[in-house]
Amino acid sequence: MAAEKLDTEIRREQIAEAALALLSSGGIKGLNMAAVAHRLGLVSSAIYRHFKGKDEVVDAVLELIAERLATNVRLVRAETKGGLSRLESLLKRHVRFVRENQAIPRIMFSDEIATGDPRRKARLHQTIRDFLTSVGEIVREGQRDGEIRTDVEVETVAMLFVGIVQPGAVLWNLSDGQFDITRHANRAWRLFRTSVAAPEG
Amino acid sequence: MAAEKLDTEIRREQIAEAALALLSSGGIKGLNMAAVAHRLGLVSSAIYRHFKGKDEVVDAVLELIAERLATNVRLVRAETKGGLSRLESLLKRHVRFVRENQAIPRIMFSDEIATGDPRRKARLHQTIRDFLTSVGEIVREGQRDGEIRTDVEVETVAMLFVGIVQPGAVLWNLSDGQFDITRHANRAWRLFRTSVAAPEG
DNA sequence: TGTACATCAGTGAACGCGCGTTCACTGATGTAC
DNA sequence: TGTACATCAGTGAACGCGCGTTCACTGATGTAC
Repeated sequence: MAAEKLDTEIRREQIAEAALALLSSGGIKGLNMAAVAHRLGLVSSAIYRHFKGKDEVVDAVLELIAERLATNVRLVRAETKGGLSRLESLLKRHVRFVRENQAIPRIMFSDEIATGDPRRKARLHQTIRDFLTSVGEIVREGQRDGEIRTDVEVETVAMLFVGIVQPGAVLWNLSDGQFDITRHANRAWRLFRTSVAAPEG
Repeated sequence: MAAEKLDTEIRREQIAEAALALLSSGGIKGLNMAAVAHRLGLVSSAIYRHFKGKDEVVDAVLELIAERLATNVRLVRAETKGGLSRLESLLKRHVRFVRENQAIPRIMFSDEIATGDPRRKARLHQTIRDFLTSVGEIVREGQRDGEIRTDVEVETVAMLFVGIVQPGAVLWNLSDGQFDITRHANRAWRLFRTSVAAPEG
């Protein structure tokens, strides 16, 4: 009845993915070693062949999220030009990302993750700041090109941008998917756009 | 060594307050019956004289939050006139409220609270919708008075309004209070204001 | 090509801690007479 | 005003479940010779 033996690098990847999926569906409460293992057809003690303990698994999940946030930014930069277009494209990707991983906003506020190890909290903090910084850079470029008003603070714009998605994510989460977050994002984008776009001329 | 005996109505109130305070400081993990009891100089089993179990305590906390959100709206309506002034005033109160109770955003996303009992999830959903509706009413009145643009959806404006605070709350939380959420709120408000205010004339 | 051995991922039983909950008991408070 | 009794908030010991973690063992895979 033993599961297939796989290299520890592969398993580490699989375990992190499984943990993220569990966080998204069942919440932090649903993230236990038995559930993660079961998802991969393993037994809970098998996890310990690849991770020192639960803390390390959680760290791996955070790393996964950080990577994906960075990937979204990179893709948007590659496929689109112009500050406003890039922001719009990033918003779409971000909404999709949050839809696929309800875990993300949950983790941001969670304490199982934020409290406890201060290093982990600092790491998560850094991840979010990196994302905000990336958004800020896009905004700054938009200002240089004359697309975005220069009389607004880059950081504030970046945070308001993130704020488009967050309340929608809460409602979407609580309404079991009833709330149409994509529609909300589209409408909020129009409002956001008019507030940061440089006046014509 | 017995603690003072108090009426169950008083204790229920105290227990809910203590639980909310614990949620704010230690997170959901910090919310255990022993901690709640200890905060009041009681012993964990004493809680069961006033509540059926932990679930009921959590429900009481949610009720407490719902009341306070509603109180903020009521106070703002009483002390200020005009859509934009009311929104600004509500934003200030809301920021203070979130600062004093880091628990609020955390609870919104938490699963200890959102998953499990579907009635609880529905109750929390209703609370948030009520708050958004209240904000929406203020917006609508502002539109009637010509203060706020009429070509934007009331719901979208309300959610964007809530979105001013949320990302700030995350950063404030993760930075251990380093991030200046009040300053952020002020700056974001200026941006928000220009985007929803009706054009001069 | 075949055999012996080392490596290491996976197993299942068991342990122990945290924590929610129960229960018999205590003793203060308020009420009936 | 004083006594007997009912009520009920608070206590502490104990239980039991969930769950992270450990450990001796298994058996497949890859390597040395």
